[in-house]
Amino acid sequence: MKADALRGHLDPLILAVVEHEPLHGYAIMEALQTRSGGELDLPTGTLYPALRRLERAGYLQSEWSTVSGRKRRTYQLTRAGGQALAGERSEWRTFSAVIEGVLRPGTSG
Amino acid sequence: MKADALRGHLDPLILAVVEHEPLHGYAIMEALQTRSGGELDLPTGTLYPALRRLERAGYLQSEWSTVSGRKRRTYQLTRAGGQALAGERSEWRTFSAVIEGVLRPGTSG
DNA sequence: ACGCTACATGTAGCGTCTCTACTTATACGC
DNA sequence: GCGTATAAGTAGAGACGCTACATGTAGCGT
Repeated sequence: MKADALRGHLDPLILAVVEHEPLHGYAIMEALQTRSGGELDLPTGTLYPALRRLERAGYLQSEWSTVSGRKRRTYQLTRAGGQALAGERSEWRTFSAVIEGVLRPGTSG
Repeated sequence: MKADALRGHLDPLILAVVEHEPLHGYAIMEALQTRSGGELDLPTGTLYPALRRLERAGYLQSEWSTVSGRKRRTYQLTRAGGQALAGERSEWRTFSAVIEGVLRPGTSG
């Protein structure tokens, strides 16, 4: 999968994995990998800045903790983040319908 | 629909609309608008550079003509462009499956 | 003790691509 | 003449994912 394809679609993915339970960065990385069947392997230089961005936007809220000697920053979805996620899901449906409508062969249109 | 969402997905759309018949830039714009149900309204500053790029990549081939006093540059899909389109369609399926797999609610993964 | 892998977080700078805004030019109806 | 549709293009800005680099702990094998 091309790297650029993700552009503009990363945010909802991150919000979705922390929807049901707060997770720290590394765990988010693993969750995305698992849920995508191994397709998604985000470099740290992509994930961590994205998390900061989402927190600045008010969609995530973070808290430091130490687990077995390692520092973790755990991210939790805020109310605004939940609304954003809902909006993103809706936008995704529109977007994918548009792409599929155009990509589908057939001169009808 | 967010503007950035299109990033990295524009090429297959353009290739798809010229798949069955050569079209000039303006007609491609209209075709995309029609096929997307009005969702896609590409600014010329997006479309024309994209067409040049796709031609440089060898996926499109252009030819000038004059129709009722107006100059047109008509783009045609090349063999390489057809292969690229096939690849892009396949990548789209992968990509959309990934997004939907992650976006779909459910703590199972 | 030493090296390796997994865990864990982060920054700096690059490159690419879409967008906004602007430019040029013809045809046609009023 | 003026406005709108048709037709093609460039310049510059902004956003964001990527590569590469930097830092540090825990645990395992030898």
